[in-house]
Amino acid sequence: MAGQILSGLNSAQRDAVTSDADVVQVLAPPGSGKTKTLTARVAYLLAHRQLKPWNIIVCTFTVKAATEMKERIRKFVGDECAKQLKLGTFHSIALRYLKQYGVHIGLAKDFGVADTADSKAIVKRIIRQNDLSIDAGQARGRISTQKAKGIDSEQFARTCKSTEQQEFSQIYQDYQAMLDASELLDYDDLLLKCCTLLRTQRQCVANIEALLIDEFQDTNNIQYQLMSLFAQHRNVITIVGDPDQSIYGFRSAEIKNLSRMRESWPDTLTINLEENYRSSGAILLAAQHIIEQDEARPPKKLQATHAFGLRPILRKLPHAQAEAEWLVSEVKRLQTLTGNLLQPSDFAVLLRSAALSRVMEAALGQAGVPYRMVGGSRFYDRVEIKLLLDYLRVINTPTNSEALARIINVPARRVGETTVKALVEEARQHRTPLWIYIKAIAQGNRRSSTRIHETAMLGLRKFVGIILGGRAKAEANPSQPVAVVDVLNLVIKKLNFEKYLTEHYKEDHESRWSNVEELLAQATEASDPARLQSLLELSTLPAIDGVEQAELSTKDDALSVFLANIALTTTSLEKAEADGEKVSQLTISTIHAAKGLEWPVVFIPACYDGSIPHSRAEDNDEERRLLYVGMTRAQAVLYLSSPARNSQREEAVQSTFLNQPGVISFFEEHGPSISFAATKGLATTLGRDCPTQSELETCKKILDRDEDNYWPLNGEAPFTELAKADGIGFGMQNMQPATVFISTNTTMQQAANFPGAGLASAPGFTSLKTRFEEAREELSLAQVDKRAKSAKVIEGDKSKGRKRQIEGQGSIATFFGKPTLVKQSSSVGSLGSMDPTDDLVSEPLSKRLRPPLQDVANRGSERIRTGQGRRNLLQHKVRNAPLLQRPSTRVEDSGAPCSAYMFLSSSPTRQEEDLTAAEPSYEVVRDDREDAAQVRSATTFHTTTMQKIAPQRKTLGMRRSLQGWSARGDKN
DNA sequence: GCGCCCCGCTTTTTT
DNA sequence: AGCGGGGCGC
Repeated sequence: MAGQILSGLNSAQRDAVTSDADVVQVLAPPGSGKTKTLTARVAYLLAHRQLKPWNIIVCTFTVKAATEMKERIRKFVGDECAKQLKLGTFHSIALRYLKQYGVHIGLAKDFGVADTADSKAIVKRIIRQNDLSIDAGQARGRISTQKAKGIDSEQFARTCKSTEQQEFSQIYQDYQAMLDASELLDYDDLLLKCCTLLRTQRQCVANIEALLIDEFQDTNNIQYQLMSLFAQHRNVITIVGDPDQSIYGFRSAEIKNLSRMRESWPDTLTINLEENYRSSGAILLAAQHIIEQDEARPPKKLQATHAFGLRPILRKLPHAQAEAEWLVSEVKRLQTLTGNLLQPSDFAVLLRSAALSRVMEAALGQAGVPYRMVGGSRFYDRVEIKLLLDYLRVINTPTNSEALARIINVPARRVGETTVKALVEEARQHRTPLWIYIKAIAQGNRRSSTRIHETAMLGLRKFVGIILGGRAKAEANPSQPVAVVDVLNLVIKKLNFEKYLTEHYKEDHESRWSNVEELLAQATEASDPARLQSLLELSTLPAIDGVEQAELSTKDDALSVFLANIALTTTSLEKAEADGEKVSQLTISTIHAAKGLEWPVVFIPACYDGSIPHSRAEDNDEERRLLYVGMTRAQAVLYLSSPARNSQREEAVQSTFLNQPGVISFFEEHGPSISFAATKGLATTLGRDCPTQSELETCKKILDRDEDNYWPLNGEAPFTELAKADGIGFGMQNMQPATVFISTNTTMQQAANFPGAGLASAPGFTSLKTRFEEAREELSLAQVDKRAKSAKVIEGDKSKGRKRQIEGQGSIATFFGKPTLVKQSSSVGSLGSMDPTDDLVSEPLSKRLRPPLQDVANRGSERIRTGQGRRNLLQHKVRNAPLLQRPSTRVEDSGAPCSAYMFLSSSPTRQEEDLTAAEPSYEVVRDDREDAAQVRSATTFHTTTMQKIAPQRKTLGMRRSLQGWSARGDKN
């Protein structure tokens, strides 16, 4: 057994795992086998100290970490045993104790959990009511900070002096009063109340034999207290952590808890892990260099175990859009040139803030690279889901006035803002929960002091009826567990919810409805008694003499438990993968959410001042650590990049962390050349089989650019890009590139079936932006030629060489000479008419052309955050998309030489089967003169795309070669 | 007075 | 993608 547990551990890890010390600190830098050590320690404690799993608590910080930890422990000790451990986030473990024993400290039995939105709403209302000028978000943050320190509203009120503090104190007190009245605990309360519980009812944790904590550097004061309390009987504690990876200071994490712990338990054994098993030497060296800029930090050893490998890349790009395009091209280049040594799932894009993902998603969606977005908004935050959950919450706890106020007029019942406001205010004055008050009014037992319209009264009655109906359902059969689904179904029926969605969200009601279906599925699952049991793991919390457990049966608390857990659950990652498609997907994530994870190739875009370090960050050292955390996620290839202008077109300066003298020597200026040797190196670092040299040669032929040499290294725009900045003012800077298909009537060469074709977008697809750039280029050439001064002139110029060239290239010249982009009626985004020959300057294109970002971005991709209904959702979306409509405007034939017209449609084209294909959302319609403007069905189009496109690809190559770029298209 | 719709503005990180 | 404000219609 010991052999099994210890196999594959180095000596430091072994020491940590087998130590006889009761209190062990393992300081584990990135990639040093932190989780491995912790899981092995759990297994060791079980096997060698004969501890019982239900007497062990394992705490993590994020849901994801908990999931992963559980998975790894399961592999070690088996399913049965792993299940019995008390393993979860601090918050979820606290919730379990509170649900079980909370009544002993005066908590309501079915208290709810206030999520961020609830807290925010409460604070906002208090501020409005008291006519204060404090920012709601800030006030909420301050409340949270105080709570994290363990200071409650009364304590704070006693100590505060200045009027400003008193003002805040008032908000804090009102806020707390509001939570109490609504029987809600916010996130911080979960921890605070649990501390109170364990302090007053010590027996609750009398059984706890060992406590293990992951990512200890992220604990805040209250979590530290909680740790002490969990372990108060035996004081057996193992923690792992790394001060360099402390990135939750904003949540009041205190690095000094590490030293505090050594003071509290003087016998603490500290073990340093120093070998990194994750990253190549070059990456590690660069990361070390960055983190060492922090001079206050104690020097630390970190030994690479891998070869030096490829140096990381620090790339400059002209703007955010270009950065995204470049990133995508590098993904494709690496994937193709390494002969599929790398899958999309081997790539990660790590961002300082989730909002930065938009540009990335657009570019990836564009290129048909499947991706998933981790973090960002959660499934349960979607409006339609929140709405239903609010109904459930009110049915479960009608005193929850917050939720009540939100749903009272949704769907609209003619109970308007003014009426609601009045009711809320009156209820407040009467010191009555809103629910009691409106129920009395609706039932005619009370008169409102303000007049309520007849219609409003009707609506109110209807609403009260629904809630009462729901409650009746929930209590229908006292001997049976509440079927959460039944209640949910009732609400959906009473609200006529499907119809409501259809009417209210014309565009995407399908997807919203499928989210509802997803929620129903989850409710069904939660209604299963066995499942419910495991949700709380009731069986593992011991009945203890002297502490009477709350009569927590599965009977009447199913709903309450379901709701409380939802508040603590981000969308379940494991589930998404379990039911999942085996489509390999690139990961987009915030750096925070990426902690603890690793990928062969990591991109960290937007490395500019204001993003990282973030403009609103208070602690630059923490921002630096954040960059360090991001960098150390990479195993073999690491790209950092910064645009000269951010997505708002503001000037952006490369991050100070990267601007320091000396930093540059750790980086390359552009993506690596992928030689056979380089590929072999990657394969070794990743422990994978390397493709043969001849395979790689074949792959190389596929790309028309096998080096990262399109964008100039100095961060300026390439010639084609510069053209647009010369005063013509295309205004495309903000434009998301749209894929445009150019069809010609030439036949094709091979294209589609090279390895990796699935990932690489169909060759020849080029961005609309590029199209325009090339159009611009054409224009400037024409000007130099003195052949033409404007589009019109070119159009009229049918002379010789020029003409031939035009014919050879077909669409561009045609496009330019006789641009015929015709507006389609749109179901997704608005798409303005776009005719480059008419007034180019009058209105920025970004205004006129807005591609259906969402749709393009989602194609072939899923976002984890959309929950498990995604697949259906996509299918719905595509299947029910309106068919491409005929252009409302006929193409006018000016008589210019042309071989193709382009049509843009912002509607997703209908396609029945192939969801993964990167099919166009824009379509070109060929014009064979006889049959102009014939709209081809998308399905047909799709199958012919490849053939139609290939020659165009060659054309592109030629065009580029004009400027001296290598162009594979020319060589064949 | 009330409700609905459109537009423009802003967006750190997590439980 | 949400929120507040303004405009408009009932």
